[in-house]
Amino acid sequence: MDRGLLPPGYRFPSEPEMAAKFGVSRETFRAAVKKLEEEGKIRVQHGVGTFVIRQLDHVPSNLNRLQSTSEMLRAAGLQESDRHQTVRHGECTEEWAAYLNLKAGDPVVILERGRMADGEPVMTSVYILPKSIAGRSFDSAAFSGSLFQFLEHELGITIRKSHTEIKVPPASDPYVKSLAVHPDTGVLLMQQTHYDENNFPVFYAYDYFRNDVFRFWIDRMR
Amino acid sequence: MDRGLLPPGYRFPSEPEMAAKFGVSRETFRAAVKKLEEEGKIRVQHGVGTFVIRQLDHVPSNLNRLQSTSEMLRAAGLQESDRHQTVRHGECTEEWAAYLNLKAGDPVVILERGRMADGEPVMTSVYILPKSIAGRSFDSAAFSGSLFQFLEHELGITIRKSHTEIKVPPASDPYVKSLAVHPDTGVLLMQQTHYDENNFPVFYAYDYFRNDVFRFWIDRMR
DNA sequence: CAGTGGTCTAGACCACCGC
DNA sequence: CGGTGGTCTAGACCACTGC
Repeated sequence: MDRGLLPPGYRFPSEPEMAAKFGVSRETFRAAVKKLEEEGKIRVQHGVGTFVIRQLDHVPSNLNRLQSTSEMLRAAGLQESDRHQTVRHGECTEEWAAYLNLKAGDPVVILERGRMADGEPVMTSVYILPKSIAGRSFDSAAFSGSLFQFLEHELGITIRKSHTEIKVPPASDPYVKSLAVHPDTGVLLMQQTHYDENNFPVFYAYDYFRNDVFRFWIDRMR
Repeated sequence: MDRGLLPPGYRFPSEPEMAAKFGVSRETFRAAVKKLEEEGKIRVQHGVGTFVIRQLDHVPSNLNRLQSTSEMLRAAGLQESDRHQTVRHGECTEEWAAYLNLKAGDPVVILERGRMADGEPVMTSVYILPKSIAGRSFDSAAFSGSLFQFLEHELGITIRKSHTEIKVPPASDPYVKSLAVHPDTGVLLMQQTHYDENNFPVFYAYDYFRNDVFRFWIDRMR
């Protein structure tokens, strides 16, 4: 289908027929059919048949899959380079408490990172981690690269999911000001709660992206 | 699990055992397990077991599923009311041509709609439809309500998918100006190509949302 | 009514994990 | 090595569609 050998509109032989042709059981063949249907390559109609539909271009760097910001930078073709990085300790606000399953006032570690490309700032992240998770891991400044990878290798925590709110931050936001280096540079804000494999919140993040450098896509279905 | 009767960390009996308990075959039981796993309610570990994980709040109005703007308005608790609506005919631009599988200069129908709530504008949409699809359906001004429903009932076209780019539009954009009624109102732009069940592009849309009225969420997994 | 996909079964064997 | 989930099978019957 990708090579155009099976044109859009092509109708497959029936499932028992195809299963026999491949020498597998019908259930096994149907598992493959289901995958292709989920990928949006074929359309299956009960009582009618299975058809090839128009193949859409694949957009690899979209929002449907969770990526670390390091991975997003790489996908955008940018060299990863920190502009600055600060670590400080603070108290959990009401807002963070709601997302991180904490109480207001609980100790948190606040990590701030700016990234550059071609001598210009392109994004800024502020990470909020419960002190109970972060411990003293960030006290020695040996940390660099992906936070996802750091959590996985140093603390054995795997990030599996995120819940992301997409916003236009107010122009008065200082992070916006530091990124809006050109007059018409839009800045997009993602406020994200990140969860491990048990759905426990691990950290909350404010990610500011220059929209002239990063483009964001979603594929949506009804 | 939703009622908390099975707490996070609870381990299910083995699959053959559970299948027997429900009086179904193991494959059938596994189909149910797979659904719960996709919903993010349980975690299945090969060779280990199946466990209840922490239940997340369900956010009904998110970007993971495709909705018509009418549905989004309803989800935001707003009464649907058009501010204005105009239909005009035009020629396809290079940009639209790429998304709509047309050639530049092909005839298109351009539909513009503004929506109000509590006496204020809250969103604006500009829809681009190929004349070959729209025909003369929009000439008589009898059209109101959801464009999705209109296409389905009048033309027999079902919108199944969309490919959405999320942007911060420049402040100079006239649609932004008309929506930015308060000093710190952010405006989010979604540029969307909508496809039918055969993946054929049906229309292209510019949807401008006031971000103080609409909030946008995505759940993402690795 | 014939032909298609949708579902379910009982059983077998494999792959992985922890002890 | 024992117990878990992952995969596959051959066959049966049901549900939907179009003629």
